[in-house]
Amino acid sequence: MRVTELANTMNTTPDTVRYYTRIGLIVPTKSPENGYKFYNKVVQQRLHFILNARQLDFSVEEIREILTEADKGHTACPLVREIVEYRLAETEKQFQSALLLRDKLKSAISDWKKKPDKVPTGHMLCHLIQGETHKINES
Amino acid sequence: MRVTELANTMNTTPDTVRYYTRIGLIVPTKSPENGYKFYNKVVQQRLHFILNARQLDFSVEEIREILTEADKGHTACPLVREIVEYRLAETEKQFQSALLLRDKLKSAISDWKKKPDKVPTGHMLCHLIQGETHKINES
DNA sequence: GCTTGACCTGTGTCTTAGACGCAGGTGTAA
DNA sequence: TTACACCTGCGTCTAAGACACAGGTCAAGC
Repeated sequence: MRVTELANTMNTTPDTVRYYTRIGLIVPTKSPENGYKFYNKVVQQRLHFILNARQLDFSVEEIREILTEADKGHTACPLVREIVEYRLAETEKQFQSALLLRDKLKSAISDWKKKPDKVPTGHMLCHLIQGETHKINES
Repeated sequence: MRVTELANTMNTTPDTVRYYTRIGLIVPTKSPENGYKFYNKVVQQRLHFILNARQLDFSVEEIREILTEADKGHTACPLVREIVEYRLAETEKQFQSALLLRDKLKSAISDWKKKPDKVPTGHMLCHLIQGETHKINES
């Protein structure tokens, strides 16, 4: 399989496959006649694993660690468990900050609905933000 | 004011000030004797605006548009309203995907608690992910 | 055989919003 | 004068690919 065919099969993009190849996560064989990269079945399964892990928001570097461990013949499961717990904590953080941001934006919108537009002056570039977020920070 | 003093005053980092300077969002004067950058009161207010907008997760590029508009003497308020609505929609998306990810991770954790570790074989790098996310995708 | 055009390839560069490193300048105390 | 802390501008690095580009490949048509 060449890069595009593999990408289509795995439901991803050629650029992604090329990227993983470039950083050495997957290693294709190289056709000597035209220099094209060829991917076999084993590589395909490896890519499957990578894509699944990415779906769980594992970083590429984390995935590399897992694969390195597995390549040495060790079980990577404890490492995977550890990473997944960490990822959950990270997600929780993102979650909270998204919530906070949403509230900020919503209150900004509802406050601004009542206010007129103003031409910016030297000391007030946009009174919408200059004023409101100030209030938000104080509260 | 020099870069570090400005940064401290505005409760941000020198690197951030330097960055905004580098991309031309704020323009200091330059001391001819030692080449140090100096920031005046007007620039400080401009930076204040930028930092507030960043707190609302406006991108630097969006902020640049707003400032450009304001610099031309126009009111930037309609633009700001538009951006803030867009940002709210984006935040909602992040929010939802964080939720989804959290569920995936949680179900992964609870499922894996019951499973033993396994040594990776040729066709199964880590059965935890190879199996479970497969199930998740199908459901 | 030749050409056209569609598609494919590898490689290099670009993205965000700063963080970090570094060589050298500045300022103050001894 | 020297020591040392701090400060400066500038260059490079980050994550995870996306995009651009010059050139290669392949089938259809002449």
